[in-house]
Amino acid sequence: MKTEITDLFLKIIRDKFNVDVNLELLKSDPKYGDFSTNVALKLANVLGKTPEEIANTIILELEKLSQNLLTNITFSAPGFINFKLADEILLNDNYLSKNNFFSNQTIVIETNNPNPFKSMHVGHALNAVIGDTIANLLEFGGGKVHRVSYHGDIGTHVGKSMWSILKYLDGDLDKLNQLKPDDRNNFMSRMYAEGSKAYDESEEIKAEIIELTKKSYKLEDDFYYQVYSICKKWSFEDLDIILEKLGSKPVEKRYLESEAYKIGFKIVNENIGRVFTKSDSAIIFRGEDYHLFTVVFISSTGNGLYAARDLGLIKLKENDFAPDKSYIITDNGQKDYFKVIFKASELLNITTSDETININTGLVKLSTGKMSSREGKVLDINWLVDQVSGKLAEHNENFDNKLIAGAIRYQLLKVKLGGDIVFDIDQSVSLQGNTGPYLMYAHARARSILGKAVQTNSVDEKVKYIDAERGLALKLFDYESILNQAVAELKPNIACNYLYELSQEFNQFYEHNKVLGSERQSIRLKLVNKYADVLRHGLNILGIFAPDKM
RNA sequence: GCACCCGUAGCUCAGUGGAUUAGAGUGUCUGGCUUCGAACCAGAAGGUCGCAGGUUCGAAUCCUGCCGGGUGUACCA
Repeated sequence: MKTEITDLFLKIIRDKFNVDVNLELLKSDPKYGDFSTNVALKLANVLGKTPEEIANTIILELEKLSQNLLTNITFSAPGFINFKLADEILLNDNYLSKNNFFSNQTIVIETNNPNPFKSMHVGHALNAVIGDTIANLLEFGGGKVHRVSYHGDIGTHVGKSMWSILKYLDGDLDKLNQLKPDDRNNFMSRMYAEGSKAYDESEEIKAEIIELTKKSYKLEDDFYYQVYSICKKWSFEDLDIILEKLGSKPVEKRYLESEAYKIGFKIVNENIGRVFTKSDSAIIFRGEDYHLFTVVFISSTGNGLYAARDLGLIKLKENDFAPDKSYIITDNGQKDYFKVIFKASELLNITTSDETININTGLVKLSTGKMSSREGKVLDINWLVDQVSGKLAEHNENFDNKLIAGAIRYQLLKVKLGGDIVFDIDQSVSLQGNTGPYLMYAHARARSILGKAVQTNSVDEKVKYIDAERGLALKLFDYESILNQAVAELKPNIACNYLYELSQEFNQFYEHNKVLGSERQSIRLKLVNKYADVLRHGLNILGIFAPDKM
């Protein structure tokens, strides 16, 4: 509906002044009206007229053409046009209409990428939650979305873990089978930390780990292979469990670094002298030619490095889905690196220049200091889940697991995409204020009212909102344009902020205005119903369940 | 060195060209449950929007310089 109003303004401006402008309707201070626009100020220079002159011309036309849907159309200095919306619009608008920023596009997006042989920490969860939510936004925008994941099943981290695990087993595979399923995650994370520490402290062990790392590429040793396979399987089983707990949708396809390695290695070797060059017996891509930097794809020892694998992965996704857009979510530190990879991919004609997109997240930091998985100083996601569970249990013994997901997801999504997240433990498990549970609670309250309401007659068309109702109705009216913005910019926090403000608006209304048994019951029920639907819709896009009770 | 990001209330953050008086949460202080669900609501206190210029009718927001912090920059992933 907001789009229609904007279009009306633009039509008038085109007819009267014969120009096109960017026009936005801004929420204005209630004393001026519901919305305002500064378009007269913008046009003043272009047209060589005073803002007031222009505004008055527009206002005259608006009064003629808006069919009483816009009311209280006024001018205010230095050049704003203010207006209110007729209550009919607020009563009857459909706030849930889809947008189509990505319609008819095939999209591949990596929605998680934790490595096996290491435990999943909050940083991985941030990546996964953002990936999953962006995928939801892309779907809402009409895209044909394929969720995939990518995991490092080869390399030094595997060598480190395998060193500790093999030492622990001491040749006895049964020791693995004796571990309880619940202890596996903890075990794996301990093994990694141990191997990592030993790697740094002893040259001798470092050499052993390098050997074990090489074995992860070949998997020729039978005992090694058995241990490796079991632990890798455990890692992915744990990953599936935790991702489900976080409310993320499953991936369609899981890519492994071992596959990407082969194809990437091949592509690089086939294009030496064209896209890649040899330098000091390494094979590199000269990014400097494109205002980037040089990245080594194959080391001087002939090993296909991370860059070659990323390239291989892009090729694999291309073969499988032939996407129009391909999204990769990484932390900010990899921003420039991926520009190089994408450039190489483009020069190889694997992808087009506007196809690959790297969305950057910030880092998750502990308020007590930087996280480091090498030092074992990480916030394990399972630990965080336990903490949140404990906090929820203080309120209610029978809480739903989806509440945990809602609390954690919202915490990770509410800040600006790309900013670092400082994790204060107390704050991160808080259930009050601007949190997931606040929104979920506000939904449950609304549904509770609706559940108790007896069937009512439809609302009289001529009925008008009173101020208290109108505030909530006006906030609901914003939903469509907020969602448009969140999808267009792929920024979940825009939706978070809005839903929080909306729920605040509802809670205020709820505290001060009786719904059931009120003489205004029918119009208020309609309003509460709209509110609950919008909130549920918005929460679902964030991957958060909207409970009817909690 | 070069490139990119950041600096807003004690703390964690929204706001990135529009409204006399810059907003939330949290923390501190105060009030509200025999009343649709108090994981809530109402109120108080708390800010030279890092600093200095500039552009503009209008700047936390854009430009320039400076200060402070972070990240990246050839064989780790």
